[in-house]
Amino acid sequence: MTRPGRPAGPTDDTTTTVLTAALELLLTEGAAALTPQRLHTVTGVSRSTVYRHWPTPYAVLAALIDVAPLPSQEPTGDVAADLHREVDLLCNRLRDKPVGGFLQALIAAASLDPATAELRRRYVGDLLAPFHHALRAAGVARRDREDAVAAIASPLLVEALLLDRPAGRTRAHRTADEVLAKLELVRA
Amino acid sequence: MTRPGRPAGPTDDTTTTVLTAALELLLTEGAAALTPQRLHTVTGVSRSTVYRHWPTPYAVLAALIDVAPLPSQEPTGDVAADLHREVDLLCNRLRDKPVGGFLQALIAAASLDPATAELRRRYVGDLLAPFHHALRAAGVARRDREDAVAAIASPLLVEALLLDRPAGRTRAHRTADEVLAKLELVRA
Amino acid sequence: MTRPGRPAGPTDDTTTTVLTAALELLLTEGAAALTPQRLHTVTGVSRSTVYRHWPTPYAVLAALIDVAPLPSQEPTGDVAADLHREVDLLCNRLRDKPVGGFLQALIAAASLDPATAELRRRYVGDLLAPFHHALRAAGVARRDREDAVAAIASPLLVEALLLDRPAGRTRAHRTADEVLAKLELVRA
Amino acid sequence: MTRPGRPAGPTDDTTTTVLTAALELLLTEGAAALTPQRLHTVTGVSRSTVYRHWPTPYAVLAALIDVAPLPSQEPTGDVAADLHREVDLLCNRLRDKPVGGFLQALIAAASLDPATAELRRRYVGDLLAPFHHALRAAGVARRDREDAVAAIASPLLVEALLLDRPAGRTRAHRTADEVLAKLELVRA
DNA sequence: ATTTAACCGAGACGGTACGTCCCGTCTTTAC
DNA sequence: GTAAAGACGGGACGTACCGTCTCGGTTAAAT
Repeated sequence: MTRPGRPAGPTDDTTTTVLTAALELLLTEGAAALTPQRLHTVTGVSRSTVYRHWPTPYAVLAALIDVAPLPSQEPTGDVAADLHREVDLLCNRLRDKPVGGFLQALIAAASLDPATAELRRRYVGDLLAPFHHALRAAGVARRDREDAVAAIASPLLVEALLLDRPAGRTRAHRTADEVLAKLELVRA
Repeated sequence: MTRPGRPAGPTDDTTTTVLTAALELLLTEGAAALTPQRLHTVTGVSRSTVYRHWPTPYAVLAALIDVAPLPSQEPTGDVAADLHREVDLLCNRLRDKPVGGFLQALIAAASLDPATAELRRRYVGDLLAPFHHALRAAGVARRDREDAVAAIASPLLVEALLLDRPAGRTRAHRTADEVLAKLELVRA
Repeated sequence: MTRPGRPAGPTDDTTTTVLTAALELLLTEGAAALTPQRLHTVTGVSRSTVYRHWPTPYAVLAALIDVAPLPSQEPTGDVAADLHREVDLLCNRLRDKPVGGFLQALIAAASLDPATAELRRRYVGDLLAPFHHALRAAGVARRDREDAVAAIASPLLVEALLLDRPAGRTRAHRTADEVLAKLELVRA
Repeated sequence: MTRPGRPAGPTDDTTTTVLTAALELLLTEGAAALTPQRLHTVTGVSRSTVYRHWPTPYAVLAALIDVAPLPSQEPTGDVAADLHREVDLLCNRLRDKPVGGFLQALIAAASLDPATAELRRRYVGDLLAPFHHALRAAGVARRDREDAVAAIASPLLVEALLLDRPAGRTRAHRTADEVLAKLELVRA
C-alpha cells in the first residue's frame, strides 16, 4: 500500500531532454556552461523544473555519468593483445569528444566544487580500469600493476589534458611492450 | 623627445598590492576568484584601477606567472644525480601550495577561457624543462628525451592533479633509473 | 432523485481546519498571507484541495465573513442607552483583534483586488448598522440618522484605522449626547 | 576638501524618470504596483538602478511625498471662511486622483510594511493640518480643536476611503457651522 | 611654475545570472 | 468524486557581479 499522489521525480520526457542537452553543452562549451540557466535556454524546459531536479552542476554531472557509462571489454587471455587494444581504445577516447571532453569538463567542475572532485577521480579510475583488468587476468601483482598502468597511461593523459597534444600512441605501445618485457610476460 | 605628462602604467605600490593578493586568492579560492571585484574587495584598490591594468583574469594570471618564475638549477654534469634531484624537486612542488595550487588553478582557468590554455601549456612546459635540460646536457637525442621525461614525470602529474594522491616519489626514482639504464647512461 | 456518488463540496473537517487557520493568518500576518500556498503550509491540507474550494483570496475572505458574523444586539427602547452601549461596543471591537484586525486586513485586501472592496464596504456597513438600528427604533429620519452615525462613528474609525490611535471613546460619548440633544430626543 | 570619486545618489535624469512614473503608477494601479520590477518595466531604467536607489516600496513612497508636498494656504483671519474653504479643498482632494489615490495607496502599502504606516499617519496629519491651523489662528484651545477637526473631517475620510462614496460635502459644511456655533465663534 | 597626461577612488548605470519562492494548472495515484 | 502528492511553466523577488562610464581630486614628468 503506497502513499497517494503523483510519484516523485522528473518526467521521463524532461529527463531525456535535459540530460541530452547537458551532454551536448558539456562537450561543446565545457563544464562552465552546465548551469540551470543555460539548460533552460537550450532545452526550453523551465528554469524552475531544472532547479527542482538538478539544483547544482554536480547533480547534472552525476546524472550524466549514470546514463552514459564507459563500455568495457573483457580480457581475451592474451595480455599483450589486451594491453595494446586498451592503449588504442584510450587514445581514441581521449581524442574523441565524448570521453575527452567529459574528462576536461570534470576537471574544471572539480575546481569549482570539491564534491565534484570525487566524480573526477572515479571517472579517471574507470578509464584506467581496463588496464588493471588485463594485467590482473595475467596474474600481475597489484604493486607491479599500478606501476605498469601509470607508465603506459599517464603520458597519454598528460598530453591530452595538460598539453593539448594528440596522445603519443606509438610511444604508448612501445611502453606497453617494455612493461611486458620487464614483467617477463612475453617470450622474447 | 618623449611626451610630457605622467608615465603610463600602474604605481609599483598598486602592482605589488594587487598581485600579492591575487596569488593569495588564487591559491586559497581557485582561479574563479580572480575577478576584479574580488581583487578590489580584498586589496582596497578601487575597482576602476584593477580594471584599468588587468582587465581580464587572463591578464592577472599572466602577470602572476611573470613575477613568480620557477627557479631552476643548472645541470651538474652527473645525469643520474640531476635527474633524481629534479624528481624530488617536482614532487615537492606538486605537493606544496605555490606550484601545485597554481597549476590546479591554471587548469581550471583554462577551462573557462581558452586563451588561458596557452598559459597552462607554458607552465607545464616550464615544470618539465629541467628534465629536458639535464638529459640534453648528457647528449640524449630529442626523441628519446621526450620519451624519458614523459615516462618519469607524467605519472607524477596524473597522480597529483587528477587523482589527488601524493605523488609516487619512489616509483618515479625507479623509473628514472630504468630510463637511464635503457639509454645506457649508467654502468650497471 | 439525486445523483449517485459522493456529494460535492468540502468535508466539514477541511472547511473548519482551513478557515480557522485562515482567520489566524489574516490577523497575524495580514491579508497578503491568505494564499493557497500559505494555507496549505499552515494547515497541512493539500494545496490542490485549497485551490479546489477557495480558488482566490476573495473566496477565503468571503467564507470567513460568513462564518464569523458580527453579533448584534436588539435596541432596548432607550435610545440614549442604546447609543452609548454601541459606542462602547464599537470602541472595543476596533481595539480588539478579531474585528479591528479583520477590518485592517480587508482594507488592504481591497487595495489589491477591487472585487474585495465590496466586502470591505459590507463589513463597514455591518459595523455601523447597530447605530442606525437604534436611531431608527427611536423614529429618527433616514437623513438625520446618517448624519448622526457619521458624526459619532467616523472619528472612531479614522483614529483606529488611519492614525493607529486608540479610539477616542470619551469624545464619542460626548458626541452621542450632542447628537441626541440636537434631535431633541433627550430632555435637557 | 571633499572625498574623491563621483558624487553619490541617482542622476537627476534617473530621479525624475522614476518618480514621475512612480506617481503615475501609484494613481492608476495602486500601491501594489510600486515594485522595482514594475518601475523598471515602465521606465526602462534598469532594475539594478531602481534597487540601488529605492530598494523598497517604502523608499519610493517617501521620495514621492518629498517631491510632491501638499500645497497649503494661509488662514485669512475669518475662521468661518477659512474652515469652509478647507472643507471644500479636502473634498476636492479626496475626490481627485493625486491626493485621494495617494492616500488609498498609502493605506494599502502600510498594511504590508509597518514602517510605511508612519508615512500614512504623517500624510493624514498633513491633510488635517489646515483645519488645525485655521482654528488655532482663531484662538481655539488644542482640545477643542481636535474635537472640531475630527467632527468635520472624519466623515469625509470614512466616506471616501472606506465606503467609496463621494464625500458628503454639504453635511461637512453644516458640521463646520455647528462646531463654530458651539465654540461661540460666530455671532448668531 | 605651468602644463599635461595619467593616475586613483567612488560610484552610477545597464546588464545578466543567480537561487528562492510562489503562483495557477495539470496529472497521477489512493481512498 | 474527494483528497493528496507533486510535476510543470511562469514570473517576481532581492542579490551579486559584470564591464563601461563619468566624475572629481592627485601626481609626476616635460616644458
